[in-house]
Amino acid sequence: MKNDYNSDKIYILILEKIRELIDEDGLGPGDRLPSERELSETLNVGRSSVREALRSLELLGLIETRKGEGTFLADFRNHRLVEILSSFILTNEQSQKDVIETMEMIELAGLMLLLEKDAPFSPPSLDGKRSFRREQFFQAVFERINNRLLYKIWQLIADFKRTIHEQEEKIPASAFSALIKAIDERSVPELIQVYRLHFFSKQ
Amino acid sequence: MKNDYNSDKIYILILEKIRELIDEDGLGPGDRLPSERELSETLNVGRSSVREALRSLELLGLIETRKGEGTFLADFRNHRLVEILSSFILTNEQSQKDVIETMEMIELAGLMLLLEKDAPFSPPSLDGKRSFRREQFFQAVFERINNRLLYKIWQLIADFKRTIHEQEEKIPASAFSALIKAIDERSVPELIQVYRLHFFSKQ
DNA sequence: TCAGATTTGTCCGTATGTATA
DNA sequence: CTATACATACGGACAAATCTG
Repeated sequence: MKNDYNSDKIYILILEKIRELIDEDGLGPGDRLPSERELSETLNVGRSSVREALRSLELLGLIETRKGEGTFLADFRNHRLVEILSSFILTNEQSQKDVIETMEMIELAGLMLLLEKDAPFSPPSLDGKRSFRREQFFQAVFERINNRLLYKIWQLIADFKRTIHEQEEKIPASAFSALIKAIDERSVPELIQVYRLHFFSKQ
Repeated sequence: MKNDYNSDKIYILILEKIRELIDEDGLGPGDRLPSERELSETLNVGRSSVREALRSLELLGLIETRKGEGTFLADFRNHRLVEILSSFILTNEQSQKDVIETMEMIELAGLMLLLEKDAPFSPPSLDGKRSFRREQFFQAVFERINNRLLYKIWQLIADFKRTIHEQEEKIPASAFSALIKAIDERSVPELIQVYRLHFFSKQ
């Protein structure tokens, strides 16, 4: 029996082997993986199978392939997980109420995490503006709290919401001032109250 | 010039074509896609390229291939995405923190939404048990608040967390009692306090 | 500038295991 | 049991991009 065709699919095994390889050699973002032919020989599998495994990883954003150069590990933090999952989760039949409610809760979560940080939060300067773009503000919030996963989820939902409500949302500067005051005072109840008052949609 | 090698990669184009095909023909879970040779001929591309595209989709759990039968649209709940991605992404410690932190914030969001509902919340009965499975409880919470989007997000994140902490998490019944008391009293500050005390991971 | 080597991108032919009529 | 269709897998061939000396 030349091959055991009942075992798991070859390309899955190759994925695992590549995973081990990364561990053993301590490879990090930007490092080069062995070439397709090299992998095919050392793992004793066909080059096509190696390519199938690499393609899958590429689609997930875990590797980068450059013609004539080779295959390189990507920064795992840039994985396409959330984007891909959003194609499962965010469908056109999604109820608008769910989208808006979820976005608001994630923004509130971001604000609450912000309170746990010791360092002060420096929001985008208001300097005289009468109103402010909602997304610009929360962009700064999520960059500050250093949770890329939550950030990506928020971005995707905000993007999706934009396809529902075309017009960009303006929030008066006074609302931001109140929010920033609550943040400075590290007061969760006030934070929630201010957010509900000025940022919740009225349904 | 036989082919335009400067254009996007073939397998990406094939992915888009398959996407269109699904839309146009209104294919759903369980339906059969054209065979590899068929796709290769109608799209005028090599069979290997078709396979690379199909493999990527398979890894994402969007399709299922059965030897001797064909390729079928899958029900996305069967994706292996979580296992594969977590083995790559979650080796990073920061990513692990992000997952746990995000899950906790989404659970807290679910609880806060629960407070806004008028009707009382009937949790899974404790009847004498000394401890309770965390996920079972929040399952009930998310079903109650009637926000499918937030529910799906929570499910996926919970999947990921499970790959980090293999063992299922038991929470003492007293913690649940305190939480349910806060819910009954419609007290947001107490809710947050109880959740932080009993459900936050200690980092 | 240039030639040769390496690497990915793509296609094709062939063989094999499996399911179905 | 046979024939057909299909996915699985391998390996060869060539194109195109890149790097090296």
